[in-house]
Amino acid sequence: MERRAERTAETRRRIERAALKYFVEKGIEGASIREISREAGVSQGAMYVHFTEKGNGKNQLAWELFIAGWNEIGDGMRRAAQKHKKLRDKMRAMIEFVYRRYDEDSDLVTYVFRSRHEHLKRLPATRGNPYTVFRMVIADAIRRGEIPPGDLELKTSLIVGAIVQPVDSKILFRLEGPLSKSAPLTADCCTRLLGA
Amino acid sequence: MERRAERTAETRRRIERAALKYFVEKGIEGASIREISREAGVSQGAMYVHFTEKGNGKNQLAWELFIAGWNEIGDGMRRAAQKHKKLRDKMRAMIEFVYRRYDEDSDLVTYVFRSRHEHLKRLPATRGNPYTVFRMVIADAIRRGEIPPGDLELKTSLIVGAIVQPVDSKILFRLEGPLSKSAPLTADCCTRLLGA
Amino acid sequence: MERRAERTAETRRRIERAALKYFVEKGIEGASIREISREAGVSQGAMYVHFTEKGNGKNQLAWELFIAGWNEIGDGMRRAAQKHKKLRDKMRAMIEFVYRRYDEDSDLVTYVFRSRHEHLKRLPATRGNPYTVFRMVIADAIRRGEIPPGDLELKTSLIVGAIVQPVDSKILFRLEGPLSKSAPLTADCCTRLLGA
Amino acid sequence: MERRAERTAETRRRIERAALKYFVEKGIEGASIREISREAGVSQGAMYVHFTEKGNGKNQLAWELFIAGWNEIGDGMRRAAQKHKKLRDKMRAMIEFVYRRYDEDSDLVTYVFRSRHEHLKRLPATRGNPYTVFRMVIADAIRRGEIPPGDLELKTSLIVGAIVQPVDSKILFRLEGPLSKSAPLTADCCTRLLGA
DNA sequence: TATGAATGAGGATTCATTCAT
DNA sequence: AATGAATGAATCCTCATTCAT
Repeated sequence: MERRAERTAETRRRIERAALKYFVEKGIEGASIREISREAGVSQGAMYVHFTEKGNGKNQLAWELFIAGWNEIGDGMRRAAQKHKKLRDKMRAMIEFVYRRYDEDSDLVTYVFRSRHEHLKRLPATRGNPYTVFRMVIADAIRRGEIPPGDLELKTSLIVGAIVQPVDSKILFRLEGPLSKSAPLTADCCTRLLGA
Repeated sequence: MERRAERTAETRRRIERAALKYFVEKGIEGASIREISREAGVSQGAMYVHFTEKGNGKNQLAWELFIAGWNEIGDGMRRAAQKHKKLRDKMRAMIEFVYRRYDEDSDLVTYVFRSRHEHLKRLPATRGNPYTVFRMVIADAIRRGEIPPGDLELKTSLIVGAIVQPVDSKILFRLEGPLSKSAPLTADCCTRLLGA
Repeated sequence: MERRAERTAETRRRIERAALKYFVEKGIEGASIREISREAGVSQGAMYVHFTEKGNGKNQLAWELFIAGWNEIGDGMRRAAQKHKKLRDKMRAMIEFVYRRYDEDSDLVTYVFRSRHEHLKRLPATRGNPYTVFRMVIADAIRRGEIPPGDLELKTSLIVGAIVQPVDSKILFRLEGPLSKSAPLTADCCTRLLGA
Repeated sequence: MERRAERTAETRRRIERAALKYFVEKGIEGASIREISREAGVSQGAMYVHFTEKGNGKNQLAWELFIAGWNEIGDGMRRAAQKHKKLRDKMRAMIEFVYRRYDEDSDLVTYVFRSRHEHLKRLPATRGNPYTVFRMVIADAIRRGEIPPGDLELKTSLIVGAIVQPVDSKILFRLEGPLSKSAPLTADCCTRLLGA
């Protein structure tokens, strides 16, 4: 019987979903353990059964949630880009991936991109890092002569900013419908931005 | 005697600078009245002499700080754009203004752009609104045939995202030197993004 | 099969040693069941399999640990004293016993003497009580004319205080080497204190 | 008008008295901020108005209470000893001082001597330290030939132990009447202990 | 016998805010 | 205008203990 482990995992998942919801709604600081636990349907004490061990509870929770999402998105982008040769196609695939992921789970994607500044100090520039993925794709396009060279860091920055902005706040710009519908236009714009 | 009024204004300014510093450093939620007042060199009580409105001191302070900066930046951009005819020149002027402002007072600019989501509900789409300014400039360029038409909201979003990203976190991308140096390249990229 | 019983006893012993360690280190209040169980290498739940009585696990553990040590020390002292006639010899034997016991198991002796105040209410003045033993030895010496009479309670108190102090905190007085080396001098001093 | 300062000092005193009471009753760990504040007639928050600033509240309170009492007692003993030449007289004066202080304020004296182990690491061997005072007095008597030499640390330890024991727990030994009545006999015993 | 997830009460502490001075 | 002591609610977190497995 694997009942025990299943129940445990299920509880953990409920806590994570509740945390995600409130972290997006009010920010990490603004969300309280109390409301998260209530939403998750567990006691406050239970929060610390699942998120302790070097890491002070809420921060541990925030970090685990972040790094899991961050890597998942980075990896997804990388795999999407690998299927293509040309910059335009890579861009389209990557952006489509991110925006589709947003449509599936907007809390996760919003949380990851909104809170990234707070987690930066602990962030390694590994292959699961979306920044790194964009930088590599752009560098590759320059090497292949698809786009003119010049200030790689700045360009990566501009691209990330452009792409994240709609994700960061659909509300803000009142974009309608699923975000993935905007992916092709966004990709074209970004490719143009790079000078292709 | 103007002395009294001067002293008062001076105290207010000290509070604002201290608040700006901590709001950027720790976020609005994360910054405490205690540490702000200590940094400003005034008592906690004094904070409420200057920023009160229906019993919400800190929010009032955060809001006043935000809206003043938001409008100042929006107005500056608008004035910068007005001096020019062509999209490329307008873009360059606007971005140069923002980035130069950042170099002068990074706390202010960072605070305004970072905290904008938290203040959105109270934000009118007036002419002092940077989003509005960008949207108007882009719409104008479309009308004049400088760039192809299509999804104005999304394009505004992409532009704002691209431009704000370096502001939002110079550290993140390890951009070196004054940000205003990056303005020309950023402007070119953004203009291209729009299809000019 | 005696295996089961052995395992159980072994687990119990591990818990006791761990508890002793933390009770000395942090006091009974300050020590937590969690850290004790971790040190003992058992689950938190296991603690309550071994030490339960009317729903007060930790206190039960603290009390059992205390009373066992308290009686063991009191009995040992009594037996040591019985082998001698003269006060000086009795004193030396008793103190030597206690100090040697400390050298063997400082956690146990320290715990017993440090925590005695917290257990007083439940303490009977039986023959296994170190106080009682000292009182009886002193009373006997008075009866035999070895020392002058006078305020038995106070003298017992002074003797116990003098002897326990080095035990209570070797660190405090930076006494070096095994405590049992100090036994003879301590015994002489205590005998003199009593007026022999 | 010094009303403000007076009220503040008065509040502080009330908190200190309440803390002393519960620290003695339940130990530092066992006493809660809640019950202390209730006893003092102030809010929980008020506790941190008075005891903060590098030092985490309860510990800060415990430490300030301890060090003030510790030094007061040490200084009192030193002054009492200075008035005399001979060891016996010094001992009597010192012990009388401590026991009389106990009769006046048993909570203070009990707290100081009971909790001394927990504060040891921060304790300097200054002239306000009772241990130091005893050690100096004993060393002086040895130098003057009043008592035989030998293991100064151990003897100091025994003396302190003997004297503190009745203080530490009048209840334990059911000593009756004011403790100061026991001072002469205690002093004689201690002087004898040292070999005079 | 042993586990460890779950609980709920209670721990210390910080907070924004008020108000008599 | 300015102070800072005081408040009480809310914060995160730890605790001893229970119980289904």
